[in-house]
Amino acid sequence: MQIIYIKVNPMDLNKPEIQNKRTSCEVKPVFFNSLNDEQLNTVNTNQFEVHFKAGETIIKQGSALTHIIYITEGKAKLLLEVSNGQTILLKILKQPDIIGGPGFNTDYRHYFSVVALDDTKTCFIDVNLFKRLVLLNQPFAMNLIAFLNHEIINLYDKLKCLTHKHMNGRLADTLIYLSEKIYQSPEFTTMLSRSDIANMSCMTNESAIRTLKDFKDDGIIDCKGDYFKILKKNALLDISKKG
Amino acid sequence: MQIIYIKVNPMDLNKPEIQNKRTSCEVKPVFFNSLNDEQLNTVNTNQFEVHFKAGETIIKQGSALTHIIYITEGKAKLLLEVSNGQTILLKILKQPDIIGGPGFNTDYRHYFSVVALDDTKTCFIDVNLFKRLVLLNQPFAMNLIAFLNHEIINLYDKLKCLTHKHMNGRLADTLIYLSEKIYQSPEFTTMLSRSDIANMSCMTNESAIRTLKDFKDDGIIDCKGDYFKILKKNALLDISKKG
DNA sequence: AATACAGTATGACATATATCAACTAATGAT
DNA sequence: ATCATTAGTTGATATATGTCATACTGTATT
Repeated sequence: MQIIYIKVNPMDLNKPEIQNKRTSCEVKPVFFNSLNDEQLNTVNTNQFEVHFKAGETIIKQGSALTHIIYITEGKAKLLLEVSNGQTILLKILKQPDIIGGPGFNTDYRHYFSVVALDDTKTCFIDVNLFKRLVLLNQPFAMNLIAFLNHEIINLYDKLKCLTHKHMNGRLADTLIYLSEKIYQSPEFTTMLSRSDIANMSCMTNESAIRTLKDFKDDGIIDCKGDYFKILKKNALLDISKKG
Repeated sequence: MQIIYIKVNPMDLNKPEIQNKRTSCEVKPVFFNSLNDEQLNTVNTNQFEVHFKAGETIIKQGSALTHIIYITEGKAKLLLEVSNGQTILLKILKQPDIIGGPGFNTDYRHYFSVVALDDTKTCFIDVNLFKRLVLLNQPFAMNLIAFLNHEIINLYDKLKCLTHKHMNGRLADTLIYLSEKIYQSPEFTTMLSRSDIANMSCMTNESAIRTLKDFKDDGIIDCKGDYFKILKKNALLDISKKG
């Protein structure tokens, strides 16, 4: 399969004329913009596309990190599997997220699992090629360093939220995250189950359902099945702040 | 002050002949081994040493990240300050730890505070110089990437521990960490207060004291004031596993 | 020596959250 | 269409942990 890469400004990503031009398996511009044409070409000729159905495992925690995976379509959930069988849903991945993981340049193992929520199209890039690019291209390495630091900042926030907020605050954060970062709308239909939402907010299934009901009763949100609508965002932000 | 840098294999760091030769403000070998002599020289002529007394703030969360700080003597605690006034004690820093922080190459702000526990000697390296070295020297950049990935792995572990373990398990983890990683002995005297230990284990003061007493009553540890001794390490490991 | 004070310890109590059990709604299979 | 199975819901109860009040150290200060 021949992949055509188009250099685009990240700001232009959502413009329809760009959207229409993009092939399904183009590599992430923000990350790969720093590559020269030759390097880009190497990436594009060596990558391969893999499709996953909803529910299929894209990455299994503990397995070998052999490829950097780039999501071109669909959504997936990133899971930390805790030894007692429980899981933490750390974030939702979608185009143009890149999945590397902290195994890169350390022990080359995966430290999380990734499971497709939708039918998801991905693009596999050999990790050795990726490493060569990091060594060859300094701006590319700098992008990676900035990316990793953002990851760390997010983990700090997650730590603060999950350890020092009560259920209301944690669930409020989850709803705000889904609305702002993932669905970019106050209203959305999600393929996340109640227990996914519970795992994101570090609480039990039952607690998540109960708290959602409380929010609904207070007129803060509306939800039924997989449909969610945030009615009073300020109230949610307030709950998030108070903890 | 003229700094003399000695290239050493990280494995040799604890050998007495190396220890004796080292100046107080030598940069971290593991990190800086990848620099050539000219680059090392630039670092050594541009750095400056700062001493902190116990209790003094080395880094304040929210302030500008202008220097990478390298600890040459003493110990410090790294704190995440939560909005409600509480803090999470994330880890203890000691020679030869390097403190950068996720602000590097992002928004150049500090995302944590660092407070000296002992009288602590540090060495400040201009962050722009550090950035230039990352751009100039690929192996150095690779070291940094590996370092950041290790940070992420540790944060994953911390997240799992703090969200899915009960107090016993969390405190057991803290004691094991202090004994293995910081004091490298089953017996140690610490300058950490009970509330520091509580903040490390994400619980209240009173809960930490109570749980320590439980461990003491069960003959798992001995402790009095700032003295701690792990009597049954296997029992602690067991408690940590069970959560 | 007497006082003040911060850190430590302990008990009683409140409450957030998990657990368990039962039930309903939705979905897919025969 | 009926059954089986899973996801969602609700209520009762148990429990872990925080909160508050109080007392006890040990150390520093006058």
